[in-house]
Amino acid sequence: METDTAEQRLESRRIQPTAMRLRVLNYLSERKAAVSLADLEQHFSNSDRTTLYRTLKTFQEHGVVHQIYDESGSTKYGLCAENCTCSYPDDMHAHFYCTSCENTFCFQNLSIPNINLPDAFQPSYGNFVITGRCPDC
Amino acid sequence: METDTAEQRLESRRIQPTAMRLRVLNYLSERKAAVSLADLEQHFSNSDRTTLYRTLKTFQEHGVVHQIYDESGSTKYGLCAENCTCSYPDDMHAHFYCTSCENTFCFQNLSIPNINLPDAFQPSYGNFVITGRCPDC
DNA sequence: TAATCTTTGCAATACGGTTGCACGAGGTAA
DNA sequence: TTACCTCGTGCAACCGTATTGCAAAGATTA
Repeated sequence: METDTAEQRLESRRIQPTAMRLRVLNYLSERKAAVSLADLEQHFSNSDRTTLYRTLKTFQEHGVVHQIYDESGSTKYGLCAENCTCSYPDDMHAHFYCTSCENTFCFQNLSIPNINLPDAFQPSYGNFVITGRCPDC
Repeated sequence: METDTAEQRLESRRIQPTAMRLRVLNYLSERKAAVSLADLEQHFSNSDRTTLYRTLKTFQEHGVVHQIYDESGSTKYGLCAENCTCSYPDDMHAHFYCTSCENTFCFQNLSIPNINLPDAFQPSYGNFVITGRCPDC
């Protein structure tokens, strides 16, 4: 069952699976695109903005979602792969931001190439967003 | 002369080389790291926030600077190469954001690899920021 | 049940980004 | 020179996202 999977997922990341968190997590997995706080606000209109904000923050701190910085001005959150560590250069993939529909998509299978950084730069995270127009627009 | 070069640069991009713009452009070329609006505000403390904002915007619209979206929450602006077109996959390079000193560096010579996007995605711009710790921190 | 910890909701605030409007400098035509 | 006109700059106000403090509600444990 979907709910059950979501519950396990949160527990494996040491997050109390409250009703709110499960609903947010399920919403994240249903959506094809990454979500912003505003998206959540709109979808869960009877819940409070702060709660949703902190839910995302908790998810991010525990590696359930990763943050994406695109041109939209608001941070997007994408669901991580099952056993993602959210670290560069492993577990990092490319994203696409469509300027028309303003959706940001995760390409989980397009991993970020390992750039040859100058010496002494110690990478930990990567944000790769290609901007343009998606097939639907 | 430096000023002269800056002047030519603006003119070649069809921007009136006002005193303010020249000063901002020179500041951009002096700095090793990309700048935010707040940086400019601090450096040109007797100039108005709006003027600096519009200066950056003008520069960006005319291909003098490119925008970088990192974890800092504020957009950074990096000086473009001489005849940059600011388009993906050409003329796009990697950046490094240091979480300690909060500087964002351009790696002009580390161009973004051409990712094999799924069909029908039409790319136009790319934002690639690796986060971590820089040599000085 | 009482004590405690966590989650949620409400209110207020900080801050980056953005716009409208007015002033002023510089250039152009009568 | 005067009368425009354009464009850059400055001031003030505003919007939206992100964030924090505090109190109420809910869950957990002794």
